[in-house]
Amino acid sequence: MTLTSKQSARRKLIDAATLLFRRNGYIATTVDQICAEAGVTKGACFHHFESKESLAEACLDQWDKQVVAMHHNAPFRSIADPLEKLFGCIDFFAGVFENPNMLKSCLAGTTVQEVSETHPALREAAQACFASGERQFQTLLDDACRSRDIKLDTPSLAKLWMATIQGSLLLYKASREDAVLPNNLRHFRDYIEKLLATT
Amino acid sequence: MTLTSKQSARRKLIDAATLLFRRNGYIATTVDQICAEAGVTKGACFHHFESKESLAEACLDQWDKQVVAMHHNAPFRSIADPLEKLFGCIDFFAGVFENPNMLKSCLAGTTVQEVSETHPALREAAQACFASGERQFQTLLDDACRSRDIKLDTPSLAKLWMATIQGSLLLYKASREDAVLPNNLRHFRDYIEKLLATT
DNA sequence: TGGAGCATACCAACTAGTCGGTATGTCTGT
DNA sequence: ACAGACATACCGACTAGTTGGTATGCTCCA
Repeated sequence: MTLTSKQSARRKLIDAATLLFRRNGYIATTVDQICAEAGVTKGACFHHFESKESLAEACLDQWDKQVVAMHHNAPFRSIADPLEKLFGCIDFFAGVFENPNMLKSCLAGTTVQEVSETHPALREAAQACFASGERQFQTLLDDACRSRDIKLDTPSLAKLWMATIQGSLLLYKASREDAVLPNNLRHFRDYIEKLLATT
Repeated sequence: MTLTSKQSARRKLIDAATLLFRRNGYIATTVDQICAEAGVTKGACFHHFESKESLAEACLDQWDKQVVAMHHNAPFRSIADPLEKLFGCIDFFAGVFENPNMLKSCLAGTTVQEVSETHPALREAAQACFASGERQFQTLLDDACRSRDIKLDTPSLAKLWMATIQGSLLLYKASREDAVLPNNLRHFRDYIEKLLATT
């Protein structure tokens, strides 16, 4: 009871902050809003986190772990053929973003745009999220290349993958067109197909 | 003198605000900072703009026009062959971003991330910027397709183009790696080449 | 002489963060 | 078993400073 309630206050703050940061950004979200959303007082918030920035750092750490976990638990993980597994991954993310209830916003992406020049710790935490995502996708790419005996610049393609996702999320926020994400991921898939077919 | 000084105060505010918004974001930039950067007092600022938001709207309008003008005056404009012109455009932007003195940040991209849920007028102004950019690129794509008698989904490719730029700028802010932009644009060019060769 | 352009002084609302205090344990020696 | 010492989680009023925006007046040209 003690431990769970201890965990839950901290956890509730991180979850509430993550939601509000994704929706309204880091700077525009106030600590009071986070506390209200979490159903926790300000005193409790600054008991668990020494500053708003360190709360955001904790959010980014959790975000990183959640995305990694999503990769690990996704259905495409069980596909045997490395190439099909790679395409399964791309299609999986396209499907995730097709869900209209999904909040189409990446914590790392929204945060880093605002704070890259002013909050180095947050910039690095966001960069760590991107690096994890790219590493996981690159592994799939490397396996696919090996299975077909093809050499590609997989680190650079993994960055293109992340850029395509982040750019598409940004354009979605401007246009509110649900098709942006799936369409751009379809193009990405198409490019990978051509690369793995031609060479 | 009256006209020029009138124009210049307004113009100085827009230029200063654009710079600071690109660097630190819309919310984090204060009106006082903008006034200081512009060398103008707050009274003058609110004489020309009724609110911070309307100043940002003016910035986005000017940004849109500047990007359109950059397209129109770029060297690739004079290339005769539509396909070469298209590739000239992609290479032109890759070159622009390769300049280390270039502030790698798009006003529309940074702004819309922060305010898409809270400032509809700014979201629409940013969307207008994206739409202009996509329209111009799509024209080049359409011409290239026509010249080679190939049919492609050019509106969707124009959106991919914009997403690639925006996503790459975002990843640059996180990683500070100069190669991100040119590498991703090279991949984009490669994809277009394959599309125009295959079909 | 009147109005556009601009400066100075100012304000109410809001912000992140603080601080004194409470409630509920947990551990230790007897 | 139990008192006393201490630790952790939490509360919410408070503060010092900041924010976008305003009220008022000066200046200069038509």
